[in-house]
Amino acid sequence: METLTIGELANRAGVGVETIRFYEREGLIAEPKRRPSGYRQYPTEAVRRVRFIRHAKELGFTLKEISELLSLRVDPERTCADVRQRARTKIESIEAKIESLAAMKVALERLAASCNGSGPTSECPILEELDREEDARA
Amino acid sequence: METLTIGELANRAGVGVETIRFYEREGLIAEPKRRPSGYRQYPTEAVRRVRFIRHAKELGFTLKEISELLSLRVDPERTCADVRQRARTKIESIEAKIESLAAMKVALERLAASCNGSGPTSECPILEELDREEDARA
DNA sequence: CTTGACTCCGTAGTACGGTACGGACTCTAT
DNA sequence: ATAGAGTCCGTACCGTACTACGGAGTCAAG
Repeated sequence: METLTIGELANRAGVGVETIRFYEREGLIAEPKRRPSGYRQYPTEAVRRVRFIRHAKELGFTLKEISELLSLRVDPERTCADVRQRARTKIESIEAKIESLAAMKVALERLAASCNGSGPTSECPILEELDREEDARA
Repeated sequence: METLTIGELANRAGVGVETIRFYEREGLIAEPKRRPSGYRQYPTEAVRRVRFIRHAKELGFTLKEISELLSLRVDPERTCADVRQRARTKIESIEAKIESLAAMKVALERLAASCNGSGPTSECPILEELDREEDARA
């Protein structure tokens, strides 16, 4: 099976070599096999994992949350109900993110549209869209 | 018109007092009027602005990006085309985020569903869903 | 008119997520 | 055989986004 050096992995995944070593230290990627020289040997699937980490980070997940996401799987050690439960929780937080983003998008589209209209509009139209929840608090 | 102290603002927006001062220093919120004593006096709309910042951060925007979002408006100083252009760019990055999140959601739903099935499934099903773009690079 | 909570300011420290350095070793190509 | 690029490791440093501290002044309730 084809294997990659740390540099090849870093390149394909779009991060630096040092970042790979950092993720390894943090437990986000498994310690790979080594050649006799000590060089790390990665399977090609590792590229996926690193890319996933990168994407998830861009979406506002912390490395801790990402490692929780990555460790979610059907696993004889954990009950089905547990896996379901954890997945549900993550799905909900993802849905909330999607909704906030959709609201921002609407606000920006409204802004772009209002442009052709008349004079200066609201002070900052993007603010108009994003409250709703938690107005109860306070 | 009702005004708020920095503590009231922080409370209603769900952040700490020091965070408000920090955002002021960073130019994310305007310097407010002061009482003769020097105490800051905020209009109630400030709550919205701070909440927006908080939400946007949770969605993976940096403070720099957030300040760009906040300064987008129909403004006699800027041409209509410019505003449109900038809004378009932001909309695109938001759409990309939404798509990644939707893919993650699908992956997690598949995971939760596969649970009832038979034995352990793929090593890490969430990875199956999230590539597509950029496979060209490398 | 005091007392306790709040605010002022500047500066220092923290947590997270990398990023750089440097001296030694290894690999590949010529 | 050797040069040049890549890798090893530990440790130190960096930018971002807060968070805490401390000493002085302010405010509102009793």
